[in-house]
Amino acid sequence: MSQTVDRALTILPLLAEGPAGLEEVATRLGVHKSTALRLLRTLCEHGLVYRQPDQRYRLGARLFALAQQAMESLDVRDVAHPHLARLNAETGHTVHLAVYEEGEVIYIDKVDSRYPVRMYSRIGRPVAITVAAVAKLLLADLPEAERREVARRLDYPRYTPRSTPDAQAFLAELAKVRAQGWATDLGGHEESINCVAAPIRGPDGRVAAAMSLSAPNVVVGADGLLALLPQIRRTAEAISAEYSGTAPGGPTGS
Amino acid sequence: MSQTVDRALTILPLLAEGPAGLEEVATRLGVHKSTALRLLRTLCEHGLVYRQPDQRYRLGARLFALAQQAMESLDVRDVAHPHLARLNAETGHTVHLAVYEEGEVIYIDKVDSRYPVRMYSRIGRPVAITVAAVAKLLLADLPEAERREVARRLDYPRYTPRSTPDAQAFLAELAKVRAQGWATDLGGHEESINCVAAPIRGPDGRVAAAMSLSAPNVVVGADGLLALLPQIRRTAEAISAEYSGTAPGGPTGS
DNA sequence: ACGACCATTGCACATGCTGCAACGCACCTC
DNA sequence: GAGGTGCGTTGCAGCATGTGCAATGGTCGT
Repeated sequence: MSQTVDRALTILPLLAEGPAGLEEVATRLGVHKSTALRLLRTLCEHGLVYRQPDQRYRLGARLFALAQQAMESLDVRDVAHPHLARLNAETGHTVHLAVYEEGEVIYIDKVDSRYPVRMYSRIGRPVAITVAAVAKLLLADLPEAERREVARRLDYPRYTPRSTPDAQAFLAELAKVRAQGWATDLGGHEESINCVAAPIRGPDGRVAAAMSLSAPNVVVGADGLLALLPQIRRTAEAISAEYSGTAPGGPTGS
Repeated sequence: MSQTVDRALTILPLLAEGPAGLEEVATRLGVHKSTALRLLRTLCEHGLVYRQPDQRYRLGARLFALAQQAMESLDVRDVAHPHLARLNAETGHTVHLAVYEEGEVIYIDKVDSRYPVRMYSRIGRPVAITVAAVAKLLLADLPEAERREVARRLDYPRYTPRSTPDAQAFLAELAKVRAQGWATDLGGHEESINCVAAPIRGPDGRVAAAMSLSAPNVVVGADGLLALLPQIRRTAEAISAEYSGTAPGGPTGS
C-alpha cells in the first residue's frame, strides 16, 4: 500500500540471500540508484541493514535482536519449554515446537538430542511444510477453505520417495491427522529420520502450536518412536492445559 | 533519510515490546491513524508484522526467518560451531560465540552446558556489553577513537557489586584485555557466574568474533574455569586459523 | 437497542520522494 | 603517472505519493 516502504522492505529478503552492492540492489528493485541509496541508508540507521567495510550491504544485527524479542514474547514458548526439556531428558531425542502463521510454519523452540546426530532444523527457520509432522497438525486445524487454499498454493518438493507428492495427497493426510489428533513424518523429509507430533491447543480449543519428537533410524526405528506417542501426547496435553488456563489479556497464539 | 520508511521501521521496536492496537501505534509514532494504518498494512504484507485475530499487531514470522537466514550467512558461525561443540563436549560448560556491530554485541551461537543450570543468554540477544567477557574482547579491538566514543555512550548498570562502574574503569579494563589477549567476567553480570573468553581473528588480523566458556560457581570456581584458559585459547586459535584461511570473496565479518 | 470506541475509507493538499545528470573517488590499465 | 572505468554520492526540479481530516462502518458493552 505504501510504495516507499514496500520498496524498502523488498530489500530485506533480497539481502538475506547474501551481501549486495548499491547498484545490484537498485537494479533488482527496479529503481534508480539514488532511490535505493536513500532506502538503504534509512534501513542502516535502524540497524536492520549493515554496511560492510567493503561498502556492500547485508542484514544487520538489530534484526536478530528484534526477532529474538518477538520470539520471547510468544507466551506458548515460555509455557512449553520446561515440558519440552523434560521430554527430551526422558527420551533423549530432539524435541521441536512450531507455530503457523500466514502460510508458513516456523520452529520457535528446540531441545537437541543427546545423541551425536545433528538435524539441520533451527529455531526461526521455516519448516518443510508439506512433510513435517508439526506442519500437518497446524494446517489440519485451519478452517476448510483456508486449508484448501494453502494446500493449493504450496510446492510439493520430493525430498524423498515418501514425501507428500501433491495437494490431493496432502489434504487427505491432513484429514487423517485431524481425525486422529496426532501426526507423523516417516522419512518424508530425510530418508532416515522419523518424527511424531502432537498438537498444543489454546484457550479457544484451536491448535496454537505443535510439538514433535524426532529421531534417526539408527537410534530408534519408526516403531520405537511411535511407542513414545502416549508420552508425547501427555506432554502436549499438559502444555495445552497450562497454556489454556493461564491465557492472559490477548492471545498471542497461532 | 526517508521519512516514510523511517516511520515504518520505528514501528518494529515498538511492537517488539508487545502487541499494540492501531491507535496506540499512531500515537506513539506521532502520526495520524490513517497513516499508521497504511504503514502497518505494508509491514503486514511483507510478513514482518502479523495482525492477530483481536486486530492488534505484533511482530511476524518472516522476521524470524529473515534473522535466521542472516545469521546463517555469517560464515564465522559455520566455521566456529564444530569447535565450540567440541569444547563443550570436553568441558561440559556453556560456550558462547558473539560478534560486534554498530554499538551492540550479539550472541550468534551457543552450546548449552550439560549441567542443569540455565543461563539467561540466548542466540540473537544483545549481550550485557559493559561486563561480558566477549564484549570486552570485541570492543578492545576497536580503533582508539571509536572505542572511547562507544565507552562514553554506554550505560553502566550495576548488575552486581563487581560490574564495571563507569567509562573510565571500562576503558582501563579494555586496555588490559587488549594487552593480554583474553578476557574474563567474574561475577560482573550474575553474582555466581564466571566467564572466560578468547578472540577469533579474521584474515585481516582484526577481532571478528569472540567466544567464551561460562560456568556457575556451584559447578566450578573462578580458578577452575581459569585453568581451562589454555584450552579455550587453543580452540579460538583453531577457529581463527580456519576462518582466516578459508575467507572467501567478501568479508562477512564483524 | 443505544452509545462509545476503534478501525477504516475517500479525498484535497502539499510534502517528500523520485529520477536525472553531474561530481567525486578509488582502482586498474597502459 | 596519466587516462579510463566502475561505483557510490549529491543537488535539484517536477510531480507522484504520502499525509491528515472528516465522515463511515463495525463491534462490544451496557
